[in-house]
Amino acid sequence: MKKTSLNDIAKHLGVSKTLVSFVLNGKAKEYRISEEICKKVQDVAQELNYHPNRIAQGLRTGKTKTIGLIIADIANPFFGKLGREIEQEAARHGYHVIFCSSDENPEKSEQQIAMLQQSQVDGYIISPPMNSEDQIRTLAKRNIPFVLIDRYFPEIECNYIVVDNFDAAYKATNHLLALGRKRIANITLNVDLQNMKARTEGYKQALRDASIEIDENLVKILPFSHDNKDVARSIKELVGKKDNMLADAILFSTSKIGVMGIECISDLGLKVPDDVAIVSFDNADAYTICVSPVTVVAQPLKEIGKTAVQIVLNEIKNQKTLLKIQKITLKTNFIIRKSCGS
Amino acid sequence: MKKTSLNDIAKHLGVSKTLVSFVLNGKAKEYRISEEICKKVQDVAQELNYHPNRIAQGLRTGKTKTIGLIIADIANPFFGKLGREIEQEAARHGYHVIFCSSDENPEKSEQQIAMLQQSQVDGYIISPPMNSEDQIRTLAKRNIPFVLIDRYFPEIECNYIVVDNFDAAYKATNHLLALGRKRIANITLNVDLQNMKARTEGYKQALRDASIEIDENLVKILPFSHDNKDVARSIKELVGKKDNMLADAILFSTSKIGVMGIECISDLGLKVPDDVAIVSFDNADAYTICVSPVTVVAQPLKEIGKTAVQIVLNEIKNQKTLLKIQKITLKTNFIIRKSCGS
DNA sequence: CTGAAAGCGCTTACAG
DNA sequence: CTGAAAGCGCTTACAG
Repeated sequence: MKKTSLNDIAKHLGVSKTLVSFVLNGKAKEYRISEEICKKVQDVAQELNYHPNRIAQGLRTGKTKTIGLIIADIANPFFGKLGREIEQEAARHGYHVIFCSSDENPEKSEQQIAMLQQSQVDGYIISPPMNSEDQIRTLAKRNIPFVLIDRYFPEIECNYIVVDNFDAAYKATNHLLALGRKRIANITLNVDLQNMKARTEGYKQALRDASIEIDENLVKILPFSHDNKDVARSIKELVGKKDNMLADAILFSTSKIGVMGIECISDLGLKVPDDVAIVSFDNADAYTICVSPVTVVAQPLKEIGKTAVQIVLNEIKNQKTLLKIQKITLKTNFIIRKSCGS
Repeated sequence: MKKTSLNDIAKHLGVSKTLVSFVLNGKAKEYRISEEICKKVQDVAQELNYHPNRIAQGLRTGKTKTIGLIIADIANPFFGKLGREIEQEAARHGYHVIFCSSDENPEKSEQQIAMLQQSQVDGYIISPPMNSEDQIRTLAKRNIPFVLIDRYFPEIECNYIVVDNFDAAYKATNHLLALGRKRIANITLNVDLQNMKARTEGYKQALRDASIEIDENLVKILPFSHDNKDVARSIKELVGKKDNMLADAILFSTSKIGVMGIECISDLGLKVPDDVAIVSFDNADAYTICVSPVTVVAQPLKEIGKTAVQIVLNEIKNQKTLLKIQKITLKTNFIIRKSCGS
């Protein structure tokens, strides 16, 4: 059962496919095509179960109505939720999205961008891994529609939509200070990514503003591809000695670290928040049901996803005109639960 | 900066694009093209930064090298992880995947299938919502390559790859029985989906085999789009009366219910496993860090994803020949943690 | 108001 | 061994 084409309809009616194309694309009025013939075309289209071939349209018009999404890992709930918002907003505009997980690996993301280009995607939404500056610069130089999410490169002039990580970490740390915590630790990742660095900077600034000396022993930097053992070691160093704990609070820079960290803390027989208070970035599901529900910095995922799509689509539709570069920084949402005591 | 086409290379060298196409597609040997000219073509391709236009290839060959994935919700970690495996295996074979979240809504999935068809995807991996039998039948009738995952329709002859839900629930319930639980409840969803029904059936069979009468008051069926309140009501009915609890154990049929359920149990001031033992389907992250880490039925996501891709790709490559229908049922992995006591 | 024609970038019989 | 040509299914100037 072959799919029906424009030509099939045209032949069926003895008219040209130009005509058929016009009416099916809603240009009947514009070309003042008689209502009668209009109706006929539509009826036959329905009867023959006609569906336009997007690939052919894509080849002809140069627009495939699909956007490429490159994130670290779709299995990570943070990106999963973000992906969902992006998919939804894209669908609202008739766009498809192709997902690619880069694992924060620049070689992978480079290859993925190349593949997506071959597939002629109209634009990109990218959460760029570290050391991918060149790839991003190339996109910008070629005037390809794209927007960065979650992180950006300050030195590259391009669209991005991120969150005020500095401010969020600053407030989170202050929250801990206000509740009387003195030795606040931060566990973060060894990645040269602006968002992670801003979190640690905000944390440090809050301490400085409270006239607390920064103790680098309290800042644990894990390798990017960390596992339970890495987290366990840091936790042990920070709160392992029951009678002489280095830290009385921990700010986790990601929920992946946080979830593992809480498991380790509980393995040590420690209580949250009594022994150690906790704040984490990202509102993971796990945080609502763990022993002591965790106070978190939640990101406005819906807004990030929706805005990201709108920015690329706008770029796509106005590719010839030079649009104003969009640099958007959203506020986070601080959700207080029980992990910091009161 | 326009992209370079086959024609550009051909002109550049004063040869035909047929030739260029042959060498770039590795058919040089087959057509005994001189090594010298071969080399030249490759050099120029590189120099001009040539990348084949997949859309054009797709139009010509009828194959787009992309597969459509329809699941309930990519933000749900279960599907996120599955999606990741699928993406990975597809990429290994040079295929892209377009994700669509159906929200278990058959109208949505129908529309998504239609959209994907317009985009000429080569095949589908689908986790079909209830009442989508007709859509699946239509695909089968049209001989379109696809495979069902997570659930299937027993009355439809087609490829699927699922898990032995009956067996898993049977064993989980037996585990609870062996630990001395007498009044085991099951909280599931009001969906006419084979996987959910099999879970409750396995649970009931285990009780029957232990000569325990089935008490329908212990089987709670939530509306599909359940929220915290629905779960809370069920939990309250089951274990709300401290001195006269209906249930002493709960089998959660999904981790989404389970995560909410554990939160409710803890809100009631109850202890797991002392007051109530718990087993849940799906190994959610949250389950490792909650008060009492949860014993779960884990699904072999890697194998499901990988096999699903292999089945569709095989169908795609042999679309004219009638392949044997693949009906695959995988075993689950029972992970014992602390939520059932010992 | 309507149609013939070109062309998007490729692949692939066909001919020599 | 190599090239001219057709055609995948569409859109869109152009002509009348």
